[in-house]
Order: sequence, then structure tokens, then C-alpha cells
Amino acid sequence: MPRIDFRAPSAELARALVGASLFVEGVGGRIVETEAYDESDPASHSFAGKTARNAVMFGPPGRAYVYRSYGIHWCLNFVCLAEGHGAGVLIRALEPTAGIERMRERRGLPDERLLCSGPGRLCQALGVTHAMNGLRLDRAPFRVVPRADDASIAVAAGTRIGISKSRDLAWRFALAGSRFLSKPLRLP
DNA sequence: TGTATGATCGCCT
DNA sequence: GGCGATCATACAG
Repeated sequence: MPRIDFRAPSAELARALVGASLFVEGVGGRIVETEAYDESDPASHSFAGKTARNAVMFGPPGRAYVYRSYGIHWCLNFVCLAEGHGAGVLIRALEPTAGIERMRERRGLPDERLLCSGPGRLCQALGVTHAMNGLRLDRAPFRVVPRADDASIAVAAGTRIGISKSRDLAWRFALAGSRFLSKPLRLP
């Protein structure tokens, strides 16, 4: 059932992506943490309208929106139902399954638990940069694999991280009990 | 386990 | 000028 539908509202897509797998040139793993953002949400980049930075969020769904965070890190979003509004899902953490040595080289830190536990770390480990902004997610270098139909997966919802607006919205989704989360889940 | 700080860039919502 | 959808490091206790 969880065929990934990039036209779904961001919270739905964010939930469906937990347990799916993401690879960039074969390096990646299982998504264990996501956050939803949309145009009605003051914490979203799309809230205040289209700019050069967030333009991809306003384009067709199923693309990568990569932005620079704090002037230093890259963060990866999956664009969903945009149609002039602007919505997306921030990929916050992966459980590494493929290309772990490559990740270690890129990260410089050996700790496997910290390779992809956070949106900036994950992009560094997978080699995601601004060069991939706007690229389709169903083509190389990306590969997104839905979780298996029979996968009995416990997805928990909590409040989002690192934002000051709309802090009570339970739009953070995580694989319950995973040790690869960027932070423990906080219930609303 | 927690709090503080620096790095450094795009946009000011 | 100030603030982020961050992270590594330094330090206190």
C-alpha cells in the first residue's frame, strides 16, 4: 500500500516516508525521521511566498528541495503537492544501510549512529548539495524505495525541532524506538 | 546531561 | 542588523 504519493499533503507524505529507503548514488538507508511543512505554516520556508531560494517548493512535486541551513549545512526536502503553494517534507534522519564506509569518509566522524542522524549530517553523508536542488527523486542520482507492504512499522508523531513558530504542531514523524533519531521524540 | 558558542549565508515572513 | 527547518566542540556539574 505505501506507494509513495508526492501529491499527498505534506503530513501524510511525511508519515508514509518513515520506513522507506533513500539512496543517493547507492549510498543511504532507511528513513527514520521526517518533518512536514506547508504554506499555512509560519515555520515553513514557503509561508512568506516564493523567493529564489525556495522556488523549487512551488514547482512540481517529487523533486528535491535543497537549501543551505545556517550558512553551513545542506538540508534535503521532498517537494509534495505544490501547485503554486509550496509544501515539502524535510528528511531528518536515516538508519544507514548502504555505503557506510563512504559515509564515514565524507563525515570524518566514525560513529555510525551519528552518520545520518540529523538533516545536515545526512546530506553530508550522502553527498547531497545545492547541485541537486530541483532534481527529480525518481531518477539518478536518487532512489526512493517504499517500505514493504507487510512491514509492520510503528510510526510515532511528535513536535518539530529547531523552529520557533508553530511549535505545537505534531508534524514530526519517527520510527518508534529507532536509535538513529536526531533527538528523542517529543509528544505535543 | 545540560548549556554556550562559533561557523557563515539568504532573506527579512 | 538579526535571525534561522544545524552541528561540533568546550565546559560545568
